[in-house]
Amino acid sequence: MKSAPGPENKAHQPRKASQPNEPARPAAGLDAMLCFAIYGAAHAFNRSYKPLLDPLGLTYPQFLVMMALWDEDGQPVKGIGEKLGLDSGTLSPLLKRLEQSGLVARQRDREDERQVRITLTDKGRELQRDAEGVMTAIGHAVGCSLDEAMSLRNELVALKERLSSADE
Amino acid sequence: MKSAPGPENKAHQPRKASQPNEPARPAAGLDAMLCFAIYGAAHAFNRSYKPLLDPLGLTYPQFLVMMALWDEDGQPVKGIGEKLGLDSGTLSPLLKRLEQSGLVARQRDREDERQVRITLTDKGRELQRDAEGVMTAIGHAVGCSLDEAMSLRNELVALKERLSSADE
DNA sequence: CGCAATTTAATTGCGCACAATCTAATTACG
DNA sequence: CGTAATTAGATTGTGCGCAATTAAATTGCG
Repeated sequence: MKSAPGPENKAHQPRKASQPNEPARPAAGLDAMLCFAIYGAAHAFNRSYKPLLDPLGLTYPQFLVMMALWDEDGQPVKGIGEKLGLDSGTLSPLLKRLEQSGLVARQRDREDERQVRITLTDKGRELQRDAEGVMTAIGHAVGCSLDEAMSLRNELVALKERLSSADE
Repeated sequence: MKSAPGPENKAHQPRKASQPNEPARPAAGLDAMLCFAIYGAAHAFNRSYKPLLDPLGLTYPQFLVMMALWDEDGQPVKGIGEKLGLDSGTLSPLLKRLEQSGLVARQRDREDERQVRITLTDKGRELQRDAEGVMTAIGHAVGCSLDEAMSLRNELVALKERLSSADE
């Protein structure tokens, strides 16, 4: 996808057109570009991760879940959901598949039976070692310095926060 | 989602741990953070767009397709796909639904019957007016200046390009 | 204590994204 | 010209993400 996408072209054109509320339009058009840039970058990351995660038998969202569990084993579905911004509609089947792959186990919490705790199996823990190569390769594919990546990351996190609070 | 997600915590921990290949690990860890920040921001945009697009009867991907068509009406499926980075597996059913909504028409190209050209209906063209309010509202929700949004957009487009070329 | 309200995870339904495959049309080449 | 190779879009299959709903468990309140 080397050509500028439609939304971006659209954003530049309002500047040339004579519009009644011109101050509002350029800002809105630019925002369309930003959201589309994020859309495109997110898909690009998915495509970059796929060949690396295929040998591990993981999809990218499953990889994120595994990372959350490597960080904190045994947390309930709700905890994983809060960390990843996903609800149980997404997580339930995803976790089921991870269980079927033998990477995690799902157990009802004894003290609160509404909760289902997700624990890593031995196989699931050992997979963390293979995952290191994945992140190294992605690090190279990103193609910028650590500081630049960090700066961009911080801006995106701030943007996400602003979008989320604007919903309220 | 106010707490730091697992991948981000994971990224900070390798710095404290004594690892044999420490120069590679922080970069890879940080990249995990960056990809997750994009994942989160993309979802946040989806959530921000939904209440605005629901009254128009559009989903966010459909909205992007409409924007591409408002910019250039009558292009073939392949052209839309190139602009949005989507293949016919995604676009075919999506365009069918837009056709069923009466917003577009799909016609076989007379000169090359493999191609299907997508044209806006009157209803589809008029919808552009309603879409202006959507982009204004999103512009406010983004919550930063035009220059900042432009700068962030440029970095993301560059990142996407680098990721895409690393695949080759 | 009893019951309404809330919480948690699972399920249903729908649209999206992509790999693989298929069908028909077009192009390229001997 | 005939045929292999390629192209374009549709289809099949799978996993993801979310709204709405459901069932069971827990909490809150009178």
